[in-house]
Amino acid sequence: MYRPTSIKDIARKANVSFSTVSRALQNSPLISRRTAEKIQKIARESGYRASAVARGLVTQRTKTIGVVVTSIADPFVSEVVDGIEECCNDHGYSVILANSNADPDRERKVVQSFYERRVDGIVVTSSRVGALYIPLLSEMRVPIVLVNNQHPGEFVHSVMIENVQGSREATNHLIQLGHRRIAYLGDRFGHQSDTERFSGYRQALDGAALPFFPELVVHGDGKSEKAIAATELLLGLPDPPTAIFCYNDMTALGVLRALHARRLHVPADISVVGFDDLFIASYTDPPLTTVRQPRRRMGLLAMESLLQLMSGQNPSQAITVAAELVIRESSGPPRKAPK
Amino acid sequence: MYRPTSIKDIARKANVSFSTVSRALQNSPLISRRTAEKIQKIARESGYRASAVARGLVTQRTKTIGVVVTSIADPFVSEVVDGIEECCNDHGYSVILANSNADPDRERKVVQSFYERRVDGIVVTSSRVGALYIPLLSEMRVPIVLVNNQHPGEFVHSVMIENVQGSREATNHLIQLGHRRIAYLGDRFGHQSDTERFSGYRQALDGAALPFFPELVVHGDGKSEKAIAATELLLGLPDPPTAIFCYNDMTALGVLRALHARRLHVPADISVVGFDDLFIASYTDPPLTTVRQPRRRMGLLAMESLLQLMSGQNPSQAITVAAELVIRESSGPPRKAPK
DNA sequence: TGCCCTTCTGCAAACGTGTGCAGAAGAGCA
DNA sequence: TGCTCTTCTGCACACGTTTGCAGAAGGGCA
Repeated sequence: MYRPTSIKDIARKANVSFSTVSRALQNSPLISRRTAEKIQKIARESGYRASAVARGLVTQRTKTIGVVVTSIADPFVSEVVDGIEECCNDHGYSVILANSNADPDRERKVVQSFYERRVDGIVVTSSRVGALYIPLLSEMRVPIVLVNNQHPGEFVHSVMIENVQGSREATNHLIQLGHRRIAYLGDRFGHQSDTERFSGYRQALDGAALPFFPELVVHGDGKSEKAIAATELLLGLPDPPTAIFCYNDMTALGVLRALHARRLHVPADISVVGFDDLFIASYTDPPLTTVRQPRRRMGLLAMESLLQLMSGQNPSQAITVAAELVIRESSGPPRKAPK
Repeated sequence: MYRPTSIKDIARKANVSFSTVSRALQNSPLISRRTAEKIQKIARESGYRASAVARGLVTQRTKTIGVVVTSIADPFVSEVVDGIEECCNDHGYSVILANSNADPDRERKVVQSFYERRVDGIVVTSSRVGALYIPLLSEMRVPIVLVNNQHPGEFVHSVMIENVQGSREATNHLIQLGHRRIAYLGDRFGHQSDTERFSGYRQALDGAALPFFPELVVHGDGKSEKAIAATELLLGLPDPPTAIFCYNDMTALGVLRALHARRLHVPADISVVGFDDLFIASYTDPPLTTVRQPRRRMGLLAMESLLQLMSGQNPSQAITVAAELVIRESSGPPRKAPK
């Protein structure tokens, strides 16, 4: 059976012991220039590549980090991973990827498999488990960083978007345009992010001393399909809203569809604002006003945090990154100027 | 320093040798029921998880596969990876992910790092290197499967979309609607996929005995930005096309924008057809007629192919999967019926 | 020449697991 | 009891690296 060339093969060719080879390839000062160069030349010529698995066994560090994602096909997630991957690469780490399919059971299994692989650290995006990682963590002794943890409760180390601030700004934007009846189209699963975005919405209303109308709060499931039905609900009200602030862009997409089907014009008849700034948001008709999450950067930050943890430092517990309102063309003043 | 519990720790607790533990945990028939159960109980209680790295060292199989992607943030790529990951998971493999950023140099480096990690197999999506893998392959002796190889020339093992058939169908669809002047908005980098899609377009024209007008062939870069300029070019012609068949959906997105800016209606004034069926295609205005690539499935097929290769079998060299025309609302009959 | 010091090299153990082989323990039978 | 056979267990080596330590080689100095 075929075996890749090992340190021993090279030692034989160079007439030295294999430990000398090992040192020579690490440029150890213990080895004389002459022999080091000779060995390196032979190694190069025979296409030698050190086995990371053997090295990992003795050094007890695999230089791999595990990334748990709900689904890599999710555009939000994939950009976060892009940021993680870049940072990893710059520091000699490799990324092991695993889907959890948003299933807590699977999420645990995946983390177990990461443990078997002896990853040096773990990043989890949009976890539904959240704080339950704390015991796992102490059992495995592997640093874990969560990105946009969806489980209520603080986790030890995390990178979170400032949901409250972002949605407050978005709502304020609508208020400043003159809207008084602003709907909130949320997500009915009670994710952390929905709770926070709703609370930003409320804060903005309160800040402007505007009344809160419970009938203007409806729920979808974060996908565009359900958002259509929710929009119908809002439009069927005796006094429908003049603007809809959506939990996320996918929801907003459904809203735009529903409005389009009813021949309503955006923003002339009704304004729509999303959250996330997915790639698609600049291609809708009209282009969507939304709140941007710097996804790549969040991945990067998570990884930097992890690097610190792995080197024994203790970085700030919870990193929050500011959300940025991106004003496009789906938001404008309401048709009738407010009295 | 902390160490995870090992087979030896368990052996000590169970008063047996560590090799007995090893066998017991593998359910070897060599071990008596009684001792096996005792050992398994202890292992469970102490949260033991076998080290994949130690196992990999002795078995010479790491149960990992490397996936090279141009960018994981690319919606095409991420769905292929999703398929790969699922298949991997079902067979006890883990995915190591690496970005190449479409840079051949980086692509090679990434593959080197996979070799160091001793992955059992490699999948490469949209490679710009293609056939150059052949020498690398024989050097590393690791099975490699390419998905939608962009480098001209056949690679040993690959999964490819049927570009020619797909674009022929798309063009035929336009012809059947009555279009006679159909533009092709290609990609100027000379990728395999562009060449093939163009050739499907030509085949359809020839098949219908329609004349080919060289001025109706223009080029973008596969992104929507450049497609806008290219569309202007087409619209500026003395006798502009009544339909535009685009290299991909991103290009079509640019076209739709350009037409929208000119207040032209789709499909009343001009029809547009894309390729890929990205998620976004069903959300454009109007929803885009396009050619679907079954991305997840392609990832799955690539992985199945790889599994066969890794088990020593020799699966079919080049797998091609049929593209499927998805008719939405961006294509319709031309304004003036043909004479 | 004898001694020490510097510079380099090799030996050997370790990392955690799998596995061929020898041999212990126990059962069955004469 | 003594023998063989079956069933189970432990010893020892292997996988490919890193690294502490011993010790060889060579030079400088008295």
